Amino acid sequence: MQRLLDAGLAVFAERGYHATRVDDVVRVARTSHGTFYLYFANKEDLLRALAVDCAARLETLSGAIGPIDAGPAGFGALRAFLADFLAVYERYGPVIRAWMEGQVGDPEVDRLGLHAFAAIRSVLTDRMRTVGAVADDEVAATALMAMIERFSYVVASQRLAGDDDVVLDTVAQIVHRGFFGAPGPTPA
Amino acid sequence: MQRLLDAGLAVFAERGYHATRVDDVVRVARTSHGTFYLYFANKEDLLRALAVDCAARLETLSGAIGPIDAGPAGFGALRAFLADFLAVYERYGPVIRAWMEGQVGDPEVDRLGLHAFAAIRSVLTDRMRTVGAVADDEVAATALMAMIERFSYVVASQRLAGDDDVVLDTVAQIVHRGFFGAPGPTPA
Amino acid sequence: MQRLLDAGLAVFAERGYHATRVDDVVRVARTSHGTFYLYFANKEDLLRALAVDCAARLETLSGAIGPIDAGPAGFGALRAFLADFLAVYERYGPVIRAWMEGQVGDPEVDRLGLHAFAAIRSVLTDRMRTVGAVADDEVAATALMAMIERFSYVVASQRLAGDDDVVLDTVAQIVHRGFFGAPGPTPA
Amino acid sequence: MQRLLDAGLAVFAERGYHATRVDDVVRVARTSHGTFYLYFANKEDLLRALAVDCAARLETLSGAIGPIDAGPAGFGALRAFLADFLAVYERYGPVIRAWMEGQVGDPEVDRLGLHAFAAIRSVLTDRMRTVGAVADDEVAATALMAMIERFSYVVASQRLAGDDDVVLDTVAQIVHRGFFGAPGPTPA
DNA sequence: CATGAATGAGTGTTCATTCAT
DNA sequence: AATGAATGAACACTCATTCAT
Repeated sequence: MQRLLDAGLAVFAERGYHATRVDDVVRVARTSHGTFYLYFANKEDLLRALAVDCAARLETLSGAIGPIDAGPAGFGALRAFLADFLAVYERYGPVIRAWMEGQVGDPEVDRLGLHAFAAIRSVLTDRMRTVGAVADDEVAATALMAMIERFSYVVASQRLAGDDDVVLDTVAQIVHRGFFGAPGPTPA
Repeated sequence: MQRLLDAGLAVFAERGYHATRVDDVVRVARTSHGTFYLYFANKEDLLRALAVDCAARLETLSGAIGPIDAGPAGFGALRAFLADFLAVYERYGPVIRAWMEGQVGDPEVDRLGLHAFAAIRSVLTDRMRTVGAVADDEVAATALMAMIERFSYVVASQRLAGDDDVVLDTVAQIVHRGFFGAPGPTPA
Repeated sequence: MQRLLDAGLAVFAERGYHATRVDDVVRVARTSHGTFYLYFANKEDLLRALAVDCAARLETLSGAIGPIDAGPAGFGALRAFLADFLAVYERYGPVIRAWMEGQVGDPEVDRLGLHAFAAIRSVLTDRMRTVGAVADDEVAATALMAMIERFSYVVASQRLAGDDDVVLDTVAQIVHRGFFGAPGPTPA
Repeated sequence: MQRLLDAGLAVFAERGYHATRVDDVVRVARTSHGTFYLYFANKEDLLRALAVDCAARLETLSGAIGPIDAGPAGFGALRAFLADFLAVYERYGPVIRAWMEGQVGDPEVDRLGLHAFAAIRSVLTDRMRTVGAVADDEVAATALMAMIERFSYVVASQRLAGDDDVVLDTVAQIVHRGFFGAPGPTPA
C-alpha cells in the first residue's frame, strides 16, 4: 500500500530506521497494525520494498549519466548527475542512508544497496576512465559516492545554509576539478 | 572502566550503537551489568564518555593542521591531516559515525560532535581561505568533511581493497586538486 | 482492564504496594505484561487509577454524612458513616492505606488522597462544630480519621476477632462519647 | 554500630522501609557497605535490631502506665502515657509504622511488634477494665492504639499545625471521654 | 481486505549482598 | 575491624508480531 510506503519514508527520515516503531508508521499512514502485516512481512520488509524502489530509481539515473570529460560539457554532465541524485535522495534518503550506514542486518537490503552503488560507481569509473589522472579509480569512485551521499544528506536535511544552485555548483566544481585537474567554470 | 570503554567501541563498531545491547558490552568487557552501571548512567552515557575522548583527540588534531596551499607543501599538510583523521577514526569510528548519522538523541553527544566538527571546518576554511577558488567556502568545508568521514569509514572497515598509502594519496589528490585546481604531485 | 484493576487491588492488599511486582498483577488478572502497559503507563499509574475510583466513592460517602449531634440520631449518623467507610475500605483498602502511609511518591496520588480526606474531615468538623467540646477541631478530625482507618484495617484484614456489628458499635460509641461526652446508647 | 542504627532510623523515616536503599543508610552513617554487613545480616536485620530497641522502650513505657479512671487522675495518667508514647515515636516512628503497616515480611519483626502492642493493649484493657463502659474491650484497645499511632505520626511528621500541648490535650480528652463517658477537664 | 487488542520475548536498569584487600 | 568495587538476580517496561472478529 502506497500510504504505508510513504509513511515509512517519512518516519524513517525523521527518526531513523532503528528508532522507528511500526506503530509510528501505522499512525502516519492512518491505518492499522494488521494492515501493515498484510502488506509487509515485518519492519525490515518495508525497508526492503523501499530499497527496491530506490534501486530502480538509481538504475535509471546511472543509465543517464553522460560522458564526463575535462571540458564544460563534462562539468555539465557531472552537475546534472548530482542534481538527479539529489532528487532521488530527497525521497529515498532513509534508504540510501541505511545502505551507507550499512547496519540494517538484512542481507537483501544490503545486496540491493551494494548493487545499486556498484552500478553507479562502475558507470562513473567507466565514463571517467580515459583521464587516468588519479592514482586509483576504485578509490576515487568510492570517495566520490561518499561525498555525494553526504552532500545530499546535508542539503536534504537543510543542514547547509544557502541556495541549492550554489551548493550544486560548489560540489560539482570540487569534484570536477578533483578528478580532472581542470579549473572548470569560473564561480559566479 | 577502560575495559568498558574499549568494549563499547568494539561492539558499537560491530553492531552499531542502536543494535548493541548493554549485555554485549558487558560480555566483551568480561564484567557484569552492575559494574557497567557503576561507571555509566546508561548506554547513552557510555557513548557520551567516548564522545568526550574523541572530541579531545580531534581538538588536538585540528590544532595541528598546517597551512594548506596549492603547492606540494599544501598537499603534504592535507595528506597529513587525512592520515591523522584516519588514525582517530580507526579507534573512534563509532563515535564519529554516530555524529555524522546524527540520530542518537542525546543533546550532549550532538553538541560535542557539532563542536568538534565545527572546529575542524573552521580551521580548514581558514587555512584554505586565500584561494577563493570555490563558490562557497562553507559548502566546500562540509563536503570535504563528509568525504573524509566516508573515506575513513571504508578504509577502517576494510571495505576498500588496496594499500592504505595509495588510498591516502588518491583522496588527498582529489581533495587538493578539487580545492586548488592544481595538478598536485603526479600519481606514481 | 477491569480485571487489571481488580487484580491490582487484590495484590496490593496482599503484598502491599511496594512489594507487588507487575508480574503478580498480570498473573492474577490472567493477562500479559503487554496488556498491562496498554492500559496503564506504569505500576504507579494503576494505583492512580484506583485512587481516582476510591476518591469518587469517598466523595459520595462524605456527601451523605448526616448531622451528628449528642443524641441517639447523631450516634446513628456516625455509626452509618463508619459502616459506609468500612464498605469502601473493604474494596479500596490498599489505596486508603497508601494515602495514610503516604509513601508512594506520586504527587497525583497524594493529591487525591489529601483532597478526599480533607473533604471528609471538613464535613465532619462542620457537622460537629456546634459542640465545641474539644480543644481543637482540626486535631480531633485528624485523630478521628486515623482511628477510623485503622479500625477499618483491622476489621477488613480480619485481625480483630468478633462480630462486625459489635465492633462497629464499640467504635461508634467511643467516637461519639469522645466527641460529645454523651453516654450514647447503652451497650447491649 | 550506633551510627548505622541512627542512620537507619533517619532514612527509614524519610523514605520508608521499602524505599530505602542500603546505600542511603551507609552514606548517612558515613561508613561502607562492607561495614554494614559486618553488623547486620541484611537490610531486614537492621530493622529487626531497631525493633528490638523500640520494643524494649515500649515495654518500659507500658509498665509505667498508671491506673486510668474516670476522674482527673485517670485523665492525667492517660495524658502522661500519650506523651511518653509520643517521645518513643519521635525516635522509633519508622519501626512503629512498619509494625502497624504490617508488611515487612520478616516474622521476627512482626512478632516483636505484635508482642509490644499486645503488652500495651493488655495493660490498657486491664487498667480500664473496671469501667465496663464499652461493648468490647479488645476492640476498644485496638482502636485506641490505632488512634495513638496516627496521632503520633501526624505530630512527629509535623503534618498537624498547632502547639503540641493542645494536641495532647485534645487527643487525651477524646480518648478519656470516649472510654469513660466523663467530661474530663474543661478545655482551656 | 481491514482492524486493533492482546501477547511475551527481549532489554535496560537497580540494588542487596559479597569478598579481596 | 573496615573498605568499596564488583556482582547478578530481579524487576520495570517496550514493541514487533499475531489473530479473532
